[in-house]
Amino acid sequence: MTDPVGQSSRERYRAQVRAEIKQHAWEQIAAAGVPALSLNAIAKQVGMSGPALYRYFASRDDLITALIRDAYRSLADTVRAAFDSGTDLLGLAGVIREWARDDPQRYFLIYGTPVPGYHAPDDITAISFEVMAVLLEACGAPPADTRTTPFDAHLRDHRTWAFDHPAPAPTLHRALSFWTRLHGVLSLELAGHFTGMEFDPELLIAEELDTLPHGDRGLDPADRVSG
Amino acid sequence: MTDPVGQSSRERYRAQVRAEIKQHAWEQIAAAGVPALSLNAIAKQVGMSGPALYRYFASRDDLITALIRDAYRSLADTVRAAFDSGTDLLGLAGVIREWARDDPQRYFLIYGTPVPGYHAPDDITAISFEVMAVLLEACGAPPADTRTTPFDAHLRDHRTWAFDHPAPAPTLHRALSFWTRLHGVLSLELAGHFTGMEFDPELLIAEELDTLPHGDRGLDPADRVSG
DNA sequence: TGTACATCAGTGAACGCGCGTTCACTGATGTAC
DNA sequence: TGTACATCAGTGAACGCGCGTTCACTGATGTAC
Repeated sequence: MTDPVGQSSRERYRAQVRAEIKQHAWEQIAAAGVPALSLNAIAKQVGMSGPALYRYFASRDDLITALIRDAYRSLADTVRAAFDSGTDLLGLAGVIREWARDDPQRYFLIYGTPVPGYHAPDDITAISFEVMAVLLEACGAPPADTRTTPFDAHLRDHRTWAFDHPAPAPTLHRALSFWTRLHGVLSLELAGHFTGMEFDPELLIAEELDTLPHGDRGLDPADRVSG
Repeated sequence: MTDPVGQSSRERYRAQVRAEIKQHAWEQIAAAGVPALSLNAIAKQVGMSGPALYRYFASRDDLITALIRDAYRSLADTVRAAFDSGTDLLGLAGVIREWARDDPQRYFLIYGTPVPGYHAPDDITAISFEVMAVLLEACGAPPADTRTTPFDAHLRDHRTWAFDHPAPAPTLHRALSFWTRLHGVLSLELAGHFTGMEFDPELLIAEELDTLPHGDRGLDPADRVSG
Protein backbone atom coordinates (compact mmCIF):
# COMPACT_ATOMS: atom_id res chain seq x y z
CA MET A 1 0.00 0.00 0.00
CA THR A 2 2.77 2.43 -0.91
CA ASP A 3 2.66 5.00 -3.66
CA PRO A 4 5.52 6.10 -5.96
CA VAL A 5 6.77 8.51 -3.31
CA GLY A 6 7.10 5.61 -0.91
CA GLN A 7 4.38 6.91 1.37
CA SER A 8 1.85 4.49 2.75
CA SER A 9 -1.68 5.84 2.72
CA ARG A 10 -1.43 6.11 6.49
CA GLU A 11 1.62 8.27 6.12
CA ARG A 12 -0.09 10.38 3.52
CA TYR A 13 -3.05 10.83 5.83
CA ARG A 14 -0.79 11.74 8.72
CA ALA A 15 0.99 14.37 6.66
CA GLN A 16 -2.33 15.74 5.55
CA VAL A 17 -3.71 16.08 9.07
CA ARG A 18 -0.45 17.56 10.30
CA ALA A 19 -0.70 20.17 7.58
CA GLU A 20 -4.27 20.92 8.48
CA ILE A 21 -3.36 21.37 12.13
CA LYS A 22 -0.56 23.71 11.23
CA GLN A 23 -2.77 25.75 8.99
CA HIS A 24 -5.28 26.35 11.72
CA ALA A 25 -2.39 27.17 14.04
CA TRP A 26 -1.25 29.84 11.58
CA GLU A 27 -4.72 31.28 11.44
CA GLN A 28 -4.83 31.55 15.22
CA ILE A 29 -1.42 33.17 15.29
CA ALA A 30 -2.38 35.62 12.58
CA ALA A 31 -5.48 36.52 14.55
CA ALA A 32 -4.06 36.94 18.03
CA GLY A 33 -0.37 36.15 18.09
CA VAL A 34 1.57 33.17 19.34
CA PRO A 35 0.65 33.50 23.01
CA ALA A 36 -2.99 32.91 22.13
CA LEU A 37 -2.26 29.69 20.28
CA SER A 38 -4.25 26.95 22.00
CA LEU A 39 -4.12 23.25 21.23
CA ASN A 40 -7.67 22.70 22.34
CA ALA A 41 -8.94 25.49 20.14
CA ILE A 42 -7.05 24.07 17.17
CA ALA A 43 -8.43 20.61 17.83
CA LYS A 44 -11.94 22.00 17.81
CA GLN A 45 -11.34 23.70 14.46
CA VAL A 46 -9.84 20.59 12.95
CA GLY A 47 -12.83 18.69 14.25
CA MET A 48 -11.28 16.36 16.76
CA SER A 49 -10.76 16.15 20.47
CA GLY A 50 -7.85 17.85 22.18
CA PRO A 51 -5.81 14.80 23.07
CA ALA A 52 -5.93 13.59 19.45
CA LEU A 53 -3.43 16.32 18.55
CA TYR A 54 -0.81 14.45 20.49
CA ARG A 55 -0.78 11.84 17.74
CA TYR A 56 0.69 14.54 15.53
CA PHE A 57 2.72 16.80 17.76
CA ALA A 58 4.45 15.84 20.97
CA SER A 59 3.56 19.09 22.67
CA ARG A 60 2.61 22.70 22.13
CA ASP A 61 6.28 23.63 21.91
CA ASP A 62 6.80 20.92 19.34
CA LEU A 63 4.03 22.39 17.20
CA ILE A 64 5.47 25.89 17.47
CA THR A 65 8.91 24.63 16.55
CA ALA A 66 7.41 23.01 13.46
CA LEU A 67 5.78 26.32 12.56
CA ILE A 68 9.07 28.15 12.95
CA ARG A 69 10.77 25.59 10.77
CA ASP A 70 8.11 25.93 8.08
CA ALA A 71 8.38 29.70 8.19
CA TYR A 72 12.14 29.59 7.63
CA ARG A 73 11.69 26.96 4.95
CA SER A 74 9.12 29.07 3.16
CA LEU A 75 11.31 32.15 3.27
CA ALA A 76 14.43 30.29 2.15
CA ASP A 77 12.59 28.67 -0.74
CA THR A 78 11.01 31.94 -1.79
CA VAL A 79 14.31 33.78 -1.80
CA ARG A 80 16.14 30.96 -3.51
CA ALA A 81 13.54 30.63 -6.24
CA ALA A 82 13.53 34.35 -6.92
CA PHE A 83 17.30 34.54 -7.12
CA ASP A 84 17.58 31.49 -9.36
CA SER A 85 15.17 33.06 -11.79
CA GLY A 86 17.35 36.11 -12.14
CA THR A 87 16.02 38.55 -9.57
CA ASP A 88 18.48 41.22 -8.41
CA LEU A 89 18.96 42.55 -4.88
CA LEU A 90 16.18 45.10 -5.09
CA GLY A 91 13.90 42.42 -6.42
CA LEU A 92 14.85 40.08 -3.61
CA ALA A 93 13.99 42.79 -1.12
CA GLY A 94 10.61 43.12 -2.78
CA VAL A 95 10.05 39.39 -2.62
CA ILE A 96 11.00 39.25 1.05
CA ARG A 97 8.82 42.22 1.86
CA GLU A 98 5.92 40.64 0.04
CA TRP A 99 6.51 37.41 1.93
CA ALA A 100 6.51 39.29 5.22
CA ARG A 101 3.46 41.42 4.51
CA ASP A 102 1.65 38.32 3.42
CA ASP A 103 1.62 37.16 7.03
CA PRO A 104 3.28 39.57 9.43
CA GLN A 105 2.96 37.24 12.39
CA ARG A 106 4.86 34.59 10.47
CA TYR A 107 7.60 37.14 9.87
CA PHE A 108 7.64 38.04 13.56
CA LEU A 109 7.66 34.41 14.59
CA ILE A 110 11.14 34.38 13.09
CA TYR A 111 12.40 37.92 13.47
CA GLY A 112 10.29 39.28 16.29
CA THR A 113 10.62 39.18 20.03
CA PRO A 114 12.73 36.21 21.05
CA VAL A 115 11.62 33.96 23.88
CA PRO A 116 14.25 34.15 26.62
CA GLY A 117 16.05 30.85 26.86
CA TYR A 118 14.65 29.38 23.66
CA HIS A 119 17.18 27.97 21.25
CA ALA A 120 16.10 26.74 17.85
CA PRO A 121 17.23 23.22 16.92
CA ASP A 122 20.21 22.97 14.59
CA ASP A 123 18.23 22.09 11.50
CA ILE A 124 16.38 25.38 11.79
CA THR A 125 19.49 27.50 12.09
CA ALA A 126 20.76 25.63 9.04
CA ILE A 127 17.74 26.84 7.08
CA SER A 128 18.34 30.39 8.23
CA PHE A 129 21.82 30.12 6.77
CA GLU A 130 20.30 29.14 3.43
CA VAL A 131 18.77 32.59 3.25
CA MET A 132 22.09 34.21 4.00
CA ALA A 133 23.73 32.01 1.37
CA VAL A 134 21.43 33.35 -1.32
CA LEU A 135 22.15 36.89 -0.23
CA LEU A 136 25.87 36.27 -0.45
CA GLU A 137 25.47 34.94 -3.95
CA ALA A 138 23.27 37.86 -4.90
CA CYS A 139 25.79 40.34 -3.54
CA GLY A 140 28.40 38.85 -5.81
CA ALA A 141 32.04 39.79 -6.01
CA PRO A 142 32.93 43.41 -5.38
CA PRO A 143 34.69 45.54 -8.00
CA ALA A 144 38.40 44.81 -7.91
CA ASP A 145 39.39 48.34 -7.03
CA THR A 146 37.07 48.65 -4.08
CA ARG A 147 38.77 50.26 -1.15
CA THR A 148 38.05 48.43 2.04
CA THR A 149 36.35 50.16 4.94
CA PRO A 150 37.18 49.59 8.61
CA PHE A 151 34.29 47.18 8.89
CA ASP A 152 35.59 45.24 5.88
CA ALA A 153 38.90 44.89 7.63
CA HIS A 154 37.11 43.71 10.72
CA LEU A 155 35.11 41.20 8.71
CA ARG A 156 38.25 39.76 7.15
CA ASP A 157 39.20 38.61 10.62
CA HIS A 158 35.73 37.50 11.63
CA ARG A 159 34.14 35.53 8.88
CA THR A 160 34.71 31.92 9.85
CA TRP A 161 30.93 31.66 10.13
CA ALA A 162 30.70 32.09 6.37
CA PHE A 163 33.23 29.43 5.49
CA ASP A 164 30.56 27.29 3.94
CA HIS A 165 30.06 30.07 1.46
CA PRO A 166 33.44 31.69 1.15
CA ALA A 167 33.02 35.30 0.20
CA PRO A 168 35.34 38.28 0.31
CA ALA A 169 34.80 40.70 3.16
CA PRO A 170 33.19 43.40 0.99
CA THR A 171 30.60 40.88 -0.17
CA LEU A 172 29.84 39.89 3.41
CA HIS A 173 29.60 43.55 4.28
CA ARG A 174 27.21 44.19 1.43
CA ALA A 175 25.04 41.24 2.38
CA LEU A 176 24.93 42.27 6.02
CA SER A 177 23.98 45.82 5.10
CA PHE A 178 21.27 44.55 2.79
CA TRP A 179 19.97 42.24 5.46
CA THR A 180 19.97 44.73 8.32
CA ARG A 181 18.66 47.69 6.32
CA LEU A 182 15.82 45.65 4.93
CA HIS A 183 14.86 44.31 8.34
CA GLY A 184 15.10 47.74 9.85
CA VAL A 185 12.46 49.14 7.52
CA LEU A 186 10.42 45.97 7.40
CA SER A 187 10.13 45.30 11.11
CA LEU A 188 9.24 48.90 11.90
CA GLU A 189 6.74 48.96 9.07
CA LEU A 190 5.03 45.71 10.02
CA ALA A 191 4.97 46.59 13.70
CA GLY A 192 3.12 49.76 12.80
CA HIS A 193 5.79 52.24 13.82
CA PHE A 194 5.31 54.20 10.61
CA THR A 195 1.65 54.72 11.39
CA GLY A 196 0.80 58.34 10.77
CA MET A 197 3.77 58.86 8.52
CA GLU A 198 2.39 58.66 5.06
CA PHE A 199 5.56 57.94 3.13
CA ASP A 200 5.95 54.73 1.17
CA PRO A 201 8.35 52.26 2.82
CA GLU A 202 9.04 50.66 -0.53
CA LEU A 203 10.71 53.83 -1.76
CA LEU A 204 12.81 54.05 1.37
CA ILE A 205 13.94 50.47 0.89
CA ALA A 206 14.76 51.12 -2.74
CA GLU A 207 17.01 53.98 -1.81
CA GLU A 208 18.60 52.19 1.11
CA LEU A 209 19.56 49.39 -1.23
CA ASP A 210 20.67 51.82 -3.88
CA THR A 211 23.36 53.04 -1.55
CA LEU A 212 24.62 49.72 -0.25
CA PRO A 213 28.37 49.61 0.37
CA HIS A 214 30.57 48.45 -2.52
CA GLY A 215 27.80 48.88 -5.03
CA ASP A 216 28.20 49.83 -8.65
CA ARG A 217 25.73 52.59 -8.01
CA GLY A 218 26.57 55.58 -5.89
CA LEU A 219 30.05 56.93 -5.88
CA ASP A 220 33.41 56.15 -7.20
CA PRO A 221 35.21 53.72 -4.91
CA ALA A 222 38.09 56.17 -4.58
CA ASP A 223 35.80 58.59 -2.83
CA ARG A 224 34.69 55.94 -0.40
CA VAL A 225 37.95 55.83 1.50
CA SER A 226 37.06 58.19 4.32
CA GLY A 227 37.71 57.48 7.99
CA MET B 1 -0.34 65.96 55.37
CA THR B 2 1.07 67.09 52.04
CA ASP B 3 4.71 67.57 51.21
CA PRO B 4 6.24 70.31 49.02
CA VAL B 5 5.48 68.30 45.90
CA GLY B 6 1.83 68.29 46.82
CA GLN B 7 1.77 64.55 47.42
CA SER B 8 -0.01 63.27 50.47
CA SER B 9 1.85 60.48 52.21
CA ARG B 10 -0.79 58.12 50.92
CA GLU B 11 -0.06 59.25 47.38
CA ARG B 12 3.63 58.85 47.98
CA TYR B 13 3.07 55.36 49.27
CA ARG B 14 0.89 54.49 46.31
CA ALA B 15 3.52 55.68 43.86
CA GLN B 16 6.11 53.67 45.70
CA VAL B 17 4.13 50.44 45.63
CA ARG B 18 3.22 50.97 41.98
CA ALA B 19 6.90 51.33 41.20
CA GLU B 20 7.70 48.20 43.13
CA ILE B 21 5.05 46.24 41.27
CA LYS B 22 6.36 47.45 37.95
CA GLN B 23 9.88 46.56 38.84
CA HIS B 24 8.96 42.98 39.62
CA ALA B 25 6.95 42.91 36.41
CA TRP B 26 10.08 43.92 34.50
CA GLU B 27 12.05 41.19 36.18
CA GLN B 28 9.47 38.62 35.14
CA ILE B 29 9.46 39.91 31.59
CA ALA B 30 13.23 39.87 31.43
CA ALA B 31 13.20 36.29 32.65
CA ALA B 32 10.50 34.79 30.47
CA GLY B 33 8.94 37.39 28.23
CA VAL B 34 5.64 39.21 28.39
CA PRO B 35 3.41 36.16 27.93
CA ALA B 36 4.73 34.76 31.20
CA LEU B 37 3.88 37.88 33.15
CA SER B 38 1.50 36.84 35.93
CA LEU B 39 -0.26 39.15 38.35
CA ASN B 40 -0.41 36.51 41.05
CA ALA B 41 3.27 35.82 40.76
CA ILE B 42 4.05 39.52 41.01
CA ALA B 43 1.84 39.88 44.05
CA LYS B 44 3.69 37.07 45.74
CA GLN B 45 7.03 38.74 45.06
CA VAL B 46 5.81 42.10 46.30
CA GLY B 47 4.52 40.30 49.35
CA MET B 48 0.81 40.77 49.07
CA SER B 49 -2.19 38.84 47.90
CA GLY B 50 -3.22 38.76 44.26
CA PRO B 51 -6.34 40.88 44.47
CA ALA B 52 -4.40 43.64 46.23
CA LEU B 53 -2.76 44.51 42.90
CA TYR B 54 -6.08 45.78 41.67
CA ARG B 55 -5.68 48.75 44.01
CA TYR B 56 -2.80 49.80 41.76
CA PHE B 57 -3.63 48.58 38.27
CA ALA B 58 -7.07 48.09 36.81
CA SER B 59 -6.06 44.92 34.98
CA ARG B 60 -3.17 42.99 33.53
CA ASP B 61 -3.47 44.98 30.32
CA ASP B 62 -3.40 48.20 32.28
CA LEU B 63 -0.15 47.15 33.92
CA ILE B 64 1.42 46.23 30.60
CA THR B 65 0.36 49.52 29.08
CA ALA B 66 2.05 51.30 31.98
CA LEU B 67 5.21 49.31 31.31
CA ILE B 68 5.15 50.23 27.65
CA ARG B 69 4.68 53.87 28.56
CA ASP B 70 7.60 53.75 30.97
CA ALA B 71 9.78 52.08 28.36
CA TYR B 72 9.09 54.81 25.81
CA ARG B 73 9.55 57.46 28.48
CA SER B 74 12.88 56.00 29.48
CA LEU B 75 14.10 55.83 25.90
CA ALA B 76 12.90 59.33 25.05
CA ASP B 77 14.53 60.80 28.16
CA THR B 78 17.75 58.94 27.51
CA VAL B 79 17.99 60.12 23.93
CA ARG B 80 16.99 63.66 24.79
CA ALA B 81 19.51 63.93 27.59
CA ALA B 82 22.31 62.59 25.43
CA PHE B 83 21.53 64.96 22.59
CA ASP B 84 21.22 67.97 24.87
CA SER B 85 24.65 67.29 26.26
CA GLY B 86 26.17 67.42 22.81
CA THR B 87 26.16 63.82 21.62
CA ASP B 88 26.28 63.36 17.85
CA LEU B 89 24.39 60.81 15.76
CA LEU B 90 26.88 58.02 16.25
CA GLY B 91 26.84 58.72 19.96
CA LEU B 92 23.07 58.64 20.02
CA ALA B 93 23.15 55.26 18.33
CA GLY B 94 25.51 54.07 21.03
CA VAL B 95 23.25 55.37 23.75
CA ILE B 96 20.20 53.72 22.21
CA ARG B 97 22.04 50.46 21.75
CA GLU B 98 23.21 50.54 25.34
CA TRP B 99 19.67 51.24 26.46
CA ALA B 100 18.41 48.28 24.43
CA ARG B 101 21.10 45.85 25.52
CA ASP B 102 20.47 46.86 29.08
CA ASP B 103 17.13 45.11 28.93
CA PRO B 104 16.38 43.51 25.57
CA GLN B 105 12.85 42.54 26.55
CA ARG B 106 12.11 46.18 27.30
CA TYR B 107 13.35 47.03 23.84
CA PHE B 108 11.20 44.31 22.31
CA LEU B 109 8.19 45.38 24.33
CA ILE B 110 8.31 48.50 22.18
CA TYR B 111 9.87 47.36 18.92
CA GLY B 112 9.22 43.64 18.91
CA THR B 113 6.30 41.52 17.78
CA PRO B 114 3.12 43.58 17.84
CA VAL B 115 -0.03 42.16 19.37
CA PRO B 116 -2.66 41.98 16.63
CA GLY B 117 -5.37 44.48 17.34
CA TYR B 118 -3.54 46.33 20.10
CA HIS B 119 -3.34 50.09 19.71
CA ALA B 120 -1.31 52.12 22.14
CA PRO B 121 -3.11 55.06 23.76
CA ASP B 122 -2.38 58.49 22.30
CA ASP B 123 -0.11 59.65 25.08
CA ILE B 124 2.23 56.77 24.30
CA THR B 125 2.47 57.51 20.59
CA ALA B 126 3.19 61.10 21.61
CA ILE B 127 6.21 59.91 23.55
CA SER B 128 7.41 57.88 20.59
CA PHE B 129 7.34 61.09 18.56
CA GLU B 130 9.60 62.70 21.14
CA VAL B 131 12.29 60.26 20.14
CA MET B 132 11.84 61.08 16.48
CA ALA B 133 11.94 64.78 17.33
CA VAL B 134 15.38 64.42 18.85
CA LEU B 135 16.58 62.52 15.81
CA LEU B 136 15.31 65.23 13.51
CA GLU B 137 17.18 67.83 15.53
CA ALA B 138 20.28 65.68 15.56
CA CYS B 139 20.13 65.24 11.79
CA GLY B 140 20.11 68.99 11.39
CA ALA B 141 19.86 70.91 8.17
CA PRO B 142 21.41 69.34 5.09
CA PRO B 143 24.17 71.07 3.11
CA ALA B 144 22.65 73.63 0.81
CA ASP B 145 23.94 72.02 -2.34
CA THR B 146 22.56 68.57 -1.58
CA ARG B 147 20.93 67.01 -4.60
CA THR B 148 17.65 65.43 -3.73
CA THR B 149 17.04 61.77 -4.26
CA PRO B 150 13.75 60.25 -5.44
CA PHE B 151 12.86 59.43 -1.87
CA ASP B 152 13.52 63.03 -0.85
CA ALA B 153 11.09 64.14 -3.51
CA HIS B 154 8.58 61.64 -2.22
CA LEU B 155 9.05 62.87 1.33
CA ARG B 156 8.43 66.47 0.31
CA ASP B 157 4.92 65.42 -0.53
CA HIS B 158 4.46 63.15 2.47
CA ARG B 159 5.71 64.83 5.57
CA THR B 160 2.62 66.28 7.18
CA TRP B 161 3.27 63.90 10.04
CA ALA B 162 6.37 65.91 10.89
CA PHE B 163 4.67 69.28 10.92
CA ASP B 164 5.23 69.62 14.63
CA HIS B 165 8.92 69.57 13.88
CA PRO B 166 9.22 71.08 10.44
CA ALA B 167 12.26 69.72 8.71
CA PRO B 168 13.39 69.68 5.10
CA ALA B 169 12.93 66.41 3.27
CA PRO B 170 16.63 65.51 3.28
CA THR B 171 16.65 65.82 7.06
CA LEU B 172 13.62 63.57 7.35
CA HIS B 173 15.31 61.14 5.02
CA ARG B 174 18.46 61.15 7.08
CA ALA B 175 16.54 60.61 10.30
CA LEU B 176 14.55 57.75 8.82
CA SER B 177 17.68 56.08 7.52
CA PHE B 178 19.34 56.45 10.89
CA TRP B 179 16.31 55.05 12.63
CA THR B 180 15.74 52.09 10.35
CA ARG B 181 19.41 51.14 9.95
CA LEU B 182 19.96 51.21 13.66
CA HIS B 183 16.89 49.12 14.36
CA GLY B 184 17.85 46.67 11.66
CA VAL B 185 21.15 45.85 13.29
CA LEU B 186 19.85 46.18 16.82
CA SER B 187 16.80 43.98 16.52
CA LEU B 188 18.68 41.23 14.71
CA GLU B 189 21.51 41.44 17.22
CA LEU B 190 19.26 41.33 20.28
CA ALA B 191 17.12 38.55 18.85
CA GLY B 192 20.25 36.47 18.44
CA HIS B 193 20.30 36.32 14.65
CA PHE B 194 23.99 37.11 14.59
CA THR B 195 24.76 34.11 16.75
CA GLY B 196 27.68 32.27 15.26
CA MET B 197 28.83 35.31 13.30
CA GLU B 198 31.62 36.71 15.33
CA PHE B 199 31.73 40.24 13.94
CA ASP B 200 31.08 43.23 16.17
CA PRO B 201 27.68 44.81 15.52
CA GLU B 202 28.96 48.11 16.87
CA LEU B 203 31.35 48.42 13.95
CA LEU B 204 28.61 47.65 11.48
CA ILE B 205 26.43 50.34 13.03
CA ALA B 206 29.30 52.82 12.93
CA GLU B 207 29.73 52.28 9.24
CA GLU B 208 26.04 52.26 8.47
CA LEU B 209 25.76 55.67 10.11
CA ASP B 210 28.90 56.88 8.43
CA THR B 211 27.19 56.50 5.10
CA LEU B 212 23.83 58.03 5.93
CA PRO B 213 22.28 60.01 3.10
CA HIS B 214 23.08 63.72 2.95
CA GLY B 215 25.93 63.39 5.38
CA ASP B 216 29.10 65.43 5.45
CA ARG B 217 31.07 62.19 5.50
CA GLY B 218 31.27 59.93 2.53
CA LEU B 219 31.20 61.47 -0.90
CA ASP B 220 30.78 64.73 -2.50
CA PRO B 221 27.09 65.55 -2.99
CA ALA B 222 27.67 65.96 -6.72
CA ASP B 223 28.53 62.29 -6.94
CA ARG B 224 25.38 61.30 -5.14
CA VAL B 225 23.05 62.18 -7.99
CA SER B 226 22.76 58.75 -9.54
CA GLY B 227 19.54 57.21 -10.78
C1' DT C 1 -5.95 67.68 71.89
C1' DG C 2 -9.43 64.41 71.44
C1' DT C 3 -13.11 62.26 69.23
C1' DA C 4 -16.10 60.69 65.10
C1' DC C 5 -15.97 59.73 60.63
C1' DA C 6 -14.35 58.74 55.95
C1' DT C 7 -10.95 56.83 53.11
C1' DC C 8 -8.66 53.18 51.34
C1' DA C 9 -4.92 49.36 51.41
C1' DG C 10 -5.02 44.70 51.86
C1' DT C 11 -7.12 39.89 52.89
C1' DG C 12 -9.21 35.41 52.00
C1' DA C 13 -12.54 32.90 49.82
C1' DA C 14 -14.52 31.96 45.73
C1' DC C 15 -15.70 31.89 40.63
C1' DG C 16 -15.25 30.28 36.20
C1' DC C 17 -12.23 29.27 32.94
C1' DG C 18 -9.19 27.16 29.69
C1' DC C 19 -4.98 25.45 29.55
C1' DG C 20 -1.56 21.34 28.43
C1' DT C 21 -1.29 16.76 29.17
C1' DT C 22 -2.09 11.49 30.76
C1' DC C 23 -4.54 7.46 30.48
C1' DA C 24 -7.31 3.48 29.41
C1' DC C 25 -10.04 2.25 25.90
C1' DT C 26 -12.61 1.64 21.14
C1' DG C 27 -12.74 0.89 16.50
C1' DA C 28 -11.06 1.28 12.02
C1' DT C 29 -7.18 0.42 8.82
C1' DG C 30 -3.44 -2.02 7.05
C1' DT C 31 -0.37 -6.40 7.12
C1' DA C 32 0.90 -11.27 6.99
C1' DC C 33 -0.03 -15.89 6.18
C1' DT D 1 -9.44 -14.69 -1.07
C1' DG D 2 -10.11 -15.02 3.65
C1' DT D 3 -8.78 -14.95 8.28
C1' DA D 4 -5.85 -13.48 12.51
C1' DC D 5 -3.22 -10.14 14.17
C1' DA D 6 -0.83 -5.71 14.76
C1' DT D 7 -0.93 -0.93 14.20
C1' DC D 8 -2.53 3.30 15.27
C1' DA D 9 -6.03 7.34 14.91
C1' DG D 10 -9.22 9.19 17.82
C1' DT D 11 -12.37 9.47 22.15
C1' DG D 12 -13.88 10.83 26.74
C1' DA D 13 -12.89 11.31 31.30
C1' DA D 14 -9.90 13.10 34.37
C1' DC D 15 -5.88 15.65 36.53
C1' DG D 16 -3.74 19.49 38.33
C1' DC D 17 -2.86 23.92 37.55
C1' DG D 18 -2.65 28.85 37.50
C1' DC D 19 -4.79 32.31 35.54
C1' DG D 20 -7.47 37.05 35.90
C1' DT D 21 -10.92 38.88 38.39
C1' DT D 22 -15.11 39.83 41.95
C1' DC D 23 -16.67 40.38 46.36
C1' DA D 24 -17.55 41.20 51.18
C1' DC D 25 -14.97 42.30 54.83
C1' DT D 26 -11.15 44.00 58.28
C1' DG D 27 -8.15 47.21 60.03
C1' DA D 28 -5.11 50.91 59.68
C1' DT D 29 -4.43 55.74 58.22
C1' DG D 30 -5.71 60.30 57.46
C1' DT D 31 -9.33 64.21 57.94
C1' DA D 32 -12.63 67.36 60.10
C1' DC D 33 -14.65 69.44 63.90
